Amino acid sequence: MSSAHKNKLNPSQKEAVSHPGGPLLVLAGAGSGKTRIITERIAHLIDIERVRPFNILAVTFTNKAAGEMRERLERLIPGQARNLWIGTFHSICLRILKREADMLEGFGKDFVIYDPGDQIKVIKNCMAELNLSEKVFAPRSVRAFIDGAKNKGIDPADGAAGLYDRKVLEIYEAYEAAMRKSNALDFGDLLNLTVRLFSENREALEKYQTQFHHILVDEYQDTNRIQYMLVELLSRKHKNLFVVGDDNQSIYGWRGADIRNILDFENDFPQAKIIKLEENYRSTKTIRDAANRLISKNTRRHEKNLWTGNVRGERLYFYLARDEKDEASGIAARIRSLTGEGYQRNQIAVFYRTNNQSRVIEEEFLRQGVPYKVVGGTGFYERAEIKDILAYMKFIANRLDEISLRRIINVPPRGIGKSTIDNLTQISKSENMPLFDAAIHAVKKNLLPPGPLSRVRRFSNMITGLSQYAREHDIGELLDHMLQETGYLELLEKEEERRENVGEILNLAAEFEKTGDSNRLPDFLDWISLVSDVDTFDEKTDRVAFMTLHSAKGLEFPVVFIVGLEEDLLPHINSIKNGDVEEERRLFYVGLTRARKRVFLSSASTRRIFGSEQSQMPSRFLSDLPEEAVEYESFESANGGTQRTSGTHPAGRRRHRPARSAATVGKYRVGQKTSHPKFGQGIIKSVEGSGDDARVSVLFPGYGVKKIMAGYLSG
DNA sequence: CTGGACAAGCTTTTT
DNA sequence: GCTTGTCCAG
Repeated sequence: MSSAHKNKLNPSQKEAVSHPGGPLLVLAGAGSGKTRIITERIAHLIDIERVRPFNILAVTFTNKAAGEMRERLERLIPGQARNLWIGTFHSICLRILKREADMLEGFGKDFVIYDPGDQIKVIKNCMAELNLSEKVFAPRSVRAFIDGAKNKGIDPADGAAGLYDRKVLEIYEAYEAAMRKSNALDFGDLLNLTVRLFSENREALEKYQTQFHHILVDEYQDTNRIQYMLVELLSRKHKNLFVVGDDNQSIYGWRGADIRNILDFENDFPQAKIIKLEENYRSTKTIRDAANRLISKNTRRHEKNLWTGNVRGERLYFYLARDEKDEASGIAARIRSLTGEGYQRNQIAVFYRTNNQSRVIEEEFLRQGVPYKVVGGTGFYERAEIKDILAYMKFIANRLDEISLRRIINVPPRGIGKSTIDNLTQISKSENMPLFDAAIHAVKKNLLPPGPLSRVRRFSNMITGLSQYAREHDIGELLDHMLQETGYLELLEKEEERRENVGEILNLAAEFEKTGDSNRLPDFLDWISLVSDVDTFDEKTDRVAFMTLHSAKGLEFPVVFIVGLEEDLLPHINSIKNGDVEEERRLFYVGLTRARKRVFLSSASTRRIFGSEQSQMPSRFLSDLPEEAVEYESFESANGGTQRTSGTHPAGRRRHRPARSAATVGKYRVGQKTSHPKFGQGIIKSVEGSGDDARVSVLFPGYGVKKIMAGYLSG
């Protein structure tokens, strides 16, 4: 069985899959079958080496990848995949922490997980307490500081120097104390507390070291310091660490991903072996060439030479749009013609740098009636009603959760306003008890005016009742009951859209129950805190997928659109300022290499940013692509230099008149590529005059439009 | 205590 | 341009 499908592997892949043991780094180029290698490796370990599934730990980057891996394994080695430990670093740490909760100092086993929004609220509360202005210490940057420290696994006091730092440190300490009081962990805590547990508790470490005979890590290029520490600790005993990654696809530097993890693997793990996978099975030659050329402009990287036996395929297409609306309608029109050619919509994806770019494109798709689905972003889990409902559930599960309590205590409005809450906060402080206990205490001892008192009593009785109910019923029943009891359903009466979102959460509950592992509230909460939108993304429904370039990692599509190829957007202005342009280039590389057959690029000449129109320069990355691999067109050339009226787009119009016949003057054709000794390669936007006296307007990526005498141009 | 009106600040990227 | 937070009248 196993040997039968191993035949389909190439020699390097085979070597990796049947690696005898010890540390192994598989340097796998884009589309070289990375995830497949891990799956086959696990199947090999179980089937041939007779390793028990329970003794294997596999770490993936998303829960979706984990689920898919489990499914594939279920097919390769039926009945054995269940006991494998597969998941993201976060979900695996959570699982360990829940099991070992007794050993956790300062937290109870029913702890909840706070998302970044909750974190910000905690920080704001702490700062108010410390009398620190949000002007001087932006809560967002404080959060970034806290996260950064946790990702690096360092004591935040280590880096502190000036007064500012000392104040931020004070906030940090207050934050940590508040989190303990609320019995809540943030994402960083999941990793840090696990590592701390292992460093401080020999027995616990021993237990997991013994259990995990084999540890496999996917997307190793995006692991950070704390994740490295975890893997290093756990693999010390058996030393069977199998990691797969591609330094060219490292795009999470801002989250503490440390490229040294992959570059220094051989030093960190003695006797480590390295295997390179350089055959790309995914893309056409043209796409692979373009991606190779692009990434070769980066300096810090392992040398790899990605090749493919696939066909050459069509050229990449670049469209210079007038503005972001023109860009959006160009995409929609193009997709309509692609579906006309026989492509399914779910074979197509649109990638962008920042989430807000999706809005304009969505509007245009709605107008043109092209079905789409936005994956990730400020999506489902950010919506107020979803947060409200989750806050109810979290609070029912953990009555120390102050952030959730504050969120729900007056939603829907039940007459418990600011002054009552202030009163309760006061009592909680003076009596040194959690906020909810203070509420119960206040009711018992008549510490509030009669009106508020009876309203607080009703609220606390309701919560007590719901907690009781939660213990005796499953998630679906609890949700129904809760919506009824809290009056939330009534609140939604008039609002169609919000009701639909609430309906969605019922679906999620059903999906969770389908996993069959549990129907308990705490398990549901754990699950939902760690599933992201990408995880529930279903590629089978016939809709175009919209997502950020970051979310696109690990996916592939026959047709890929990458939009907003502009200076300050891709590369993003902040990265340019920080000198991180190479990571931005890798991001573009990740986008390109998702594509199997076709790539469509675009940028807008002007774009609305913060409400005002800004002139945009085409991205410098455009000139990193091989000239012959790209077909260029601009909104001007597409319309013969005349004013465009709505509805005339290169894509929509193409079948009547191909782009080749765009306005031509002498040897210079609008839309054609040319180059200049100082500005490099550019695209011709318009031409005046003819012969060597012609004055040509050329758009140079990174420089903008320049008027040049024809004699200075070449190509 | 509630809800509406207005101002301010905002956009990288995510487990 | 949009969303979030703040202020004030009812």
